[in-house]
Amino acid sequence: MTTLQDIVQDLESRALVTQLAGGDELKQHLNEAPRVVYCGFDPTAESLHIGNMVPLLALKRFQMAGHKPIALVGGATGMIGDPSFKDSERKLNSTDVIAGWVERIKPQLSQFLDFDCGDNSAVLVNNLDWTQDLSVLDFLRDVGKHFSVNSMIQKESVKQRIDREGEGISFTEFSYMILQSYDFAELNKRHGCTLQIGGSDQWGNITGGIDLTRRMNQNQVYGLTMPLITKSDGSKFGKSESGTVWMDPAKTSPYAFYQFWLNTADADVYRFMQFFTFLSLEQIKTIEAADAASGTKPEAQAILAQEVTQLVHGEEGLAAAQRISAALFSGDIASLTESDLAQLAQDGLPTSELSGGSLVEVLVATDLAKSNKMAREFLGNNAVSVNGEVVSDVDGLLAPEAALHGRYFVIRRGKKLFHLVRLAAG
RNA sequence: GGAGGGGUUCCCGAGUGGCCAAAGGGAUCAGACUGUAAAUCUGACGCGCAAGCUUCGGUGGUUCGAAUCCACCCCCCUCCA
Repeated sequence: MTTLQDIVQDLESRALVTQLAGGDELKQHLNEAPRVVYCGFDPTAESLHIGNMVPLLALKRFQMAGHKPIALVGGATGMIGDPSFKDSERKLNSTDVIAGWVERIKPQLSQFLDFDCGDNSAVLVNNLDWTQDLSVLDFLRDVGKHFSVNSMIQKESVKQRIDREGEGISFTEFSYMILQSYDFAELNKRHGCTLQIGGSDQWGNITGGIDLTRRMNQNQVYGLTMPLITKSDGSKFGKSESGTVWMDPAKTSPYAFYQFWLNTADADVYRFMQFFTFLSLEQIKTIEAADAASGTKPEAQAILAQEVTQLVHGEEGLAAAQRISAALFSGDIASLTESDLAQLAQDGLPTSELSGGSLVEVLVATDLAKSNKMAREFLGNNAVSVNGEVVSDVDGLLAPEAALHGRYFVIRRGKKLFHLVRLAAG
């Protein structure tokens, strides 16, 4: 048996614990034997995003500490919609759509965990398996009876939906916490699961599960929540200029993913290393000290971007991201070889095949500008460059004879947005 | 079912017949400064080169003229039953 490490203390030292249900008893519980821990992920989109990474990596941390992780995909709960701290009712997706998302999320949940390492091998479950055949009457009699509406409406997570004027909550969403509570009780019964972890917004749902498990199974189980990731400037974490940062490389390319982390603010970067990497605290402190001493641009962002990109997209994804970044930002675009340029397209730099035209048309066609008007404005602001040369002529053309190697243009708008144009043959 | 309140451009939120493409704030984008940071400053922010065109839940109507008035419809909220 693996030696158990004090996982809670480890998480606390990384500032990854918001609340503990069970406190010292939970620590002891985890330190005296390998335990089974679960975390749920609802299919609310076709891919997980980086906000899901903290609990997902936490499952891995538990596994590395010797415990058995269960990743739960919410095929059932995803059909209901978690109201916790949401300010409005969400519209339901069709069961087909959700089933499709479940299948796409499963491999993402699996990628960090080890499913073949003996006693603490990970398990992947779907809560639809134990809820789809549950009849309404059985559910209401066997599960619902253990919940007091009085206490449910007291939960902070739904309070604003109940108190606040202007928004209500449907019975469907209100029932969500019962379903999730039932998952915990069910996993306790099936797998001996004794700990649920989740984001801090899950506290109400987790404690609901603890209560239900005690009542239904007469077992004491525990909960642990992790902080919601915040940014020092108060803006929402997890969005880049192009929107949500997804884990699916088809939705957010490894290059865009890498760039997202590279752009982390100084005020956040060391903290994010604690949250999103497996670097030890000592390593992180060393990096921070070196950056503070250097007096120049910090190294931390590059290290963070490298670690997280490798974790999510592997060596190849990281290499591609770094190749593109180096080509575009370290200067001399005009000196790129033809195979360099072909590689950029291969590596996932947005690419279009066009047959030339006015700069305004090209900017719109490549989505670098969303209207002709914007395109003109960008040109007028000196915000556009082609193959490294700033162009400001509103009436300018993309001249085929200026193409690199006869067919490539690297067009840049603003500081960090690039697009590769390949001239159509003929 | 009854009474009341509300649906405005990405979000919040002014606007109650012309001066409204629609105040203000936020978000976003660009430029300067930098480190592909932060902070700050400047500018843009429905579409169109322009004339002009299309927007204020939906459909009709009144009017020279409507986001603003009328009718019906849809949706949301609160309270009562």
